[in-house]
Parts: sequence; structure tokens; C-alpha cells
Amino acid sequence: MSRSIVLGLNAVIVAVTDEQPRVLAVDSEEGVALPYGPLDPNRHRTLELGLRSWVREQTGLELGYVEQLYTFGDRDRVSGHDERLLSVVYLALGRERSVPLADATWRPIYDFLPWEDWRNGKPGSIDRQLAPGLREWMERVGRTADRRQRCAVSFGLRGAPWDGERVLERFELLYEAGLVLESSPNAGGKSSGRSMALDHRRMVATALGRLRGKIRYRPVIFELLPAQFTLLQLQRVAEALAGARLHKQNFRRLVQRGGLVEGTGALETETGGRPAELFRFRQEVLRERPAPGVGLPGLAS
Amino acid sequence: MSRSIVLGLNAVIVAVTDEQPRVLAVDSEEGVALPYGPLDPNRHRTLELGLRSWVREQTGLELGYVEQLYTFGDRDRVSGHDERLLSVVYLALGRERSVPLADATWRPIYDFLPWEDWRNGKPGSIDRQLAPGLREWMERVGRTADRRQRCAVSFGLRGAPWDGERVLERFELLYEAGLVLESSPNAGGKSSGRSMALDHRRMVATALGRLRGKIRYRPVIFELLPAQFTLLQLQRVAEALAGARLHKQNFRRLVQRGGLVEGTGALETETGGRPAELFRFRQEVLRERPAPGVGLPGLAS
DNA sequence: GTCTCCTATGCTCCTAGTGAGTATAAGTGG
DNA sequence: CCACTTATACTCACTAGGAGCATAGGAGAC
Repeated sequence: MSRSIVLGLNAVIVAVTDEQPRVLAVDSEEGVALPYGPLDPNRHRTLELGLRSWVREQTGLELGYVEQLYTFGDRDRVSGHDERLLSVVYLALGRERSVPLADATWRPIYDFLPWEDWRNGKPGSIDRQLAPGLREWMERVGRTADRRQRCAVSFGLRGAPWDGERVLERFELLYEAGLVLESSPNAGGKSSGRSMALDHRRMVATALGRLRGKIRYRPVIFELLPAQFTLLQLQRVAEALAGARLHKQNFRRLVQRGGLVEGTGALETETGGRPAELFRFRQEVLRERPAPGVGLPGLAS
Repeated sequence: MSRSIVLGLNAVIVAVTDEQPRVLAVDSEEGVALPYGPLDPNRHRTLELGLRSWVREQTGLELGYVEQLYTFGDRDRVSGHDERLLSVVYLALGRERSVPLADATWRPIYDFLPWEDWRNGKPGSIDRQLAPGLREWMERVGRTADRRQRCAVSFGLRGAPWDGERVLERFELLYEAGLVLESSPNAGGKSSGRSMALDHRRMVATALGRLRGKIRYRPVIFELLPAQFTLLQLQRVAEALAGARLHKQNFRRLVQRGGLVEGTGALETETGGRPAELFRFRQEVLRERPAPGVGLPGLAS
């Protein structure tokens, strides 16, 4: 049984609207799925171009910022295939807009990973379901020091701090423990989140973790915002991605003194309070600071 | 011409000895090459296991710490192949030791990327050859604002700071400008560095950039050290990777007060001066701090 | 108008961390 | 005992970050 290799291209396309980070997904037989297409060795000169063309075809969207995320290739990650399926996954950022093709829709990321959103305090499901579930799992498979350490570090148990960037570690731990079930459309209550096709939820987890890390040292957050924005809009997007509330005054101080933005003089009056100045991203910061990012005051660094 | 896909696995295996970061390489027809082997869909359950088995076969080395780096898949990156070659590249860390197989040797990374080593001041080749070369290239292809920005940011020209982590950006810029020539064993003088087979030098550049970033927020540097070490040894390894000198007293303060190491009480007397205490990595730091890394005092952060 | 309730924005205070350097300790080889 | 090496403790100034107070300028209720 000499199997051939098929190379798939997947995109985790992220946008933030109404203070919710969202991912563009299509409907498939296996459930909610990321835009996908196989690499065509003849047509696609590069992997990224192949990805862009598949996304265009399936969602009508022309991608802007794109970066490679990870390549998944375990044999058992998808069942029932005759070929060996490898998937190269990309992260794309953009502003949400209506998508021409009807079956492509923007879904809130935290529907799939509800334990990652701490903006309204610690999600109750962590103490109610996930932590007990992990404990049960450890009883079942053996309470090794290594497993205890992983649980503590990933979920901030036993005095460890919560680290927003460990999204993937948390997902993989829950997966191992059988607390998130994939490939079964209606599996899991609200606690363990909505599932996706195949291992697409793992891809979303990878993307969120990477994005949370990256906004701190590269100005990628501006890919998610219009050309002009108020500082509160910027903060809301940062909070949506970080999944945590930030200290307002200090956030402003950081982005302004850090030279990331510059005022335009124009005012936004639809704020519901005092009008806010509109700002724009300051390109020159790239030449001035080695690692310009937004900084997340109020988070454990 | 419907081409099939071949999936290659490459390893950038890094160790530090004699204050030099080194990469394990084998000799091939095209020149110095990274350990390589195609994925066997039947034998290799995961990509990482496939990689480990190829490295074992080609170098006799059993890998420890391994992480996925990047997947290269451009059509034109290798010429003369009938199939489309994709390469999934992994970064591996270890302590250097004699390698059973004779044609696998440890080569200094800075032989391939000499402009990355600033430990003895700014490498002269930057001002002598690379910067002028980039200028010429821009004259030739057009001096767009975007190109000027890339040059300035990557190489710290026109007042921009040098950012040690932008290894890949620098390499790609030099490659575009024709200042590093691959696939020609004797190309380039000392200035542009020794070349490697195919696009393997790009892989090494990717690995070095990732590693420089990672030691700051994950304690991976200890993978490169013996179980016990003096603080100066630790510092020398950090310097070797960062390609820069660090402030000694502040470096010690950072790793000690950061809880990354703990003294063993034992002394190392072969220092040539006052004996130094031997330290070991402190596992518990993982539970205490969200992003424990060594910190590089003296570098622009 | 004026009161209340928004959000925006400026400023202060305190603490922890970082950059840079001085001083002292404890070995080695002559 | 000397010069020289490396180790380690400590100081000082400065900056960045956490937390909160105070004021500014709009909208809507009355």
C-alpha cells in the first residue's frame, strides 16, 4: 500500500468586528471548515499564490497580509483517506467585509475556543468543566509529574499565571484528554466549544496563539483596522485578540509614546461622549524601533 | 506535464561549541547540505518521526529538542527536478558530540552568514561590500521607497537600529540583490559567506532568526548546555546565538533574579580565575513566569 | 439652561526593571 | 608577593509599567 501524497492549503482568515475576532469559514460535509484547496504543482508557482487563488475561488475574497503558520502531517489526523494528506496552513489578516459567496461566513473565534476569552472575567467553564475534566483524565491515564506540569502551566492552575499565548498547548491538552471532540458536528456543549471539520479547530488555535504573540512585537494589528481609527477602537481590537481587558490610559500611553500612531487632527464624533481624535499607523516606527508592537498593559507580561 | 509532489524533510541541527554556533551538515553533490530525506507515507507516522529517523540514518545522531520551522514550496527554488519538491524544515537543538558517521560535520553558522556575527564589532563586510552592493542593486532595479525601507530596516542603515532577529529578511534581501549565490560551491568571497546546497542556507538563516527570538521568551538555551554550567558559559552561548556581546553583571542579574537557574553549590575550578559556582536550569520557572527567557542586556530590545 | 452620563485625554505617584559602572573576592602562574 | 584572570556584590540614574485622579467636551433628559 504505497500511498501518494496530497498537499492541501488552508487559510485561517481573521478579522475583528463588533469587538469579536472572527474567522472566515465555509460549510462542508464534515462541518464548519476553513477555506481549503489542494496544491496544483503546475498552476501554483508558490504555496502562498496557490492559497490566495483557492481563497478567491471559494470565498470571493482577495487576501492582503498572509504568513505561513504550520504544516500538519500526522498520518492519523484525518481518517478515511487513501492518500497521505499534508496541510500547509496560512494565517491571513483583513478587515471584515461582506463576502460575495454566500456559504462563506465570519464566525466568532471564541465560539470554537470559549475558554480563551477572559474579557468578562475568567470563563466559568474552566473551573466548572475543564479543570475537573483534566483531573479525571489524569486519574485515568496516570498522574505523572509531566502531565501535572502541563496542566498547571497551560491553564494557570496551582498558582501558575494564565498565559494568553499558550492557546495551542491548551487545545492539545484538552484534545488529548478527550474534552474537545472534533469531526462530530454537534459534540460538546457550550463549555468545550463548537467543533470544526477535521483538525481545523487546531489550526484556528494555532493562529490565535501566533497572533496574540505577534501583535506585541510587530504592528500587524493595523491590518485589522481601517486606515483611520480612534485609540479606543484600536484598544478594542487588541482586547478582542488578547481575550482580556486592558488599562485604558496606559494603553494610550504605550501606543503614543511608542510612536506607533500619529494623530490626524480629524475628530470622530460618533463616540457617544467627547469626540475622539482619529489616528493612523505611523510607518516610520519600523525604522526607529526594532520590535514595534502594541503592548498589552494590564496583562502579565 | 502533471507533476507529482515529493515531500522532503530537512533538519537544521544546532549546537554551540567553542563559543561558535554550529550546524550539522553532510556533503552532497551540490555542496554542503543539511540532513535530508523524503517523507515515506507508509513508514513515517508523523513528519517529526520521519525526520528523526532520517537524521539517525544519515548522521547517527539521536535528536532531542525539535520544532517545526517552515515549509518551503516555491516551484523555482530547486531546478532540474521533474517533481515538485516541498521541504518541511525542522530546527533541532543539542549538545555537540562526535558524530558516528564521518561525512557529517559541525560547521560554524557564521561561515555561511558572516554579517550576523557582531561580537567583535560591526562586521566590516557590511559597510565594505553589502551596503554598496545593495545600493548598486537598487540603482539597477529601481530605488522604490519600499526597497529603501527594507534595506534600512534589515541592515540598520540610515539611522535604523540593527535587529538581530531579522536574519531571514537580511538573507532574502541579499539573495534578491544577487549578493549571495547559492548552488555554486565556490561562489562568494569571505564577505558574502560560504554557500550551501540548494536553498539550505536560507533554511539556516530561518533557523538562526527563530532561535534568536526564542531564547528571549522560552528557556530553550538550556538544550544547548550540559546539565551543569557556570554563568559565564551560559552567557557565552547566549552571545554566540545573539551574535553580540552582553553586559556581564546585568546578564547574571537577569537569569538569577528571573529564577531561571539555581546554584548547585559545586564549584568549577578550571576557569583560569576565581572558581565559579555551577548552576542548573530551574524547571519550576515554567510555572512561575509566563515567558521565561534569558534576556539579552546590552542589546537594543 | 443645567444636570447627568458618556467617552477622551492629561497628569501624578509609585515600583520594578534595565543600563552602566565601581568595588571586592578568590583563584592561577610567575 | 606580584600581575592577571574570572567571579560576584553593590550602587546609581533612568525608564517603563501599574494604578488611579482630574479635567475636557460631547449627548440626552428634564
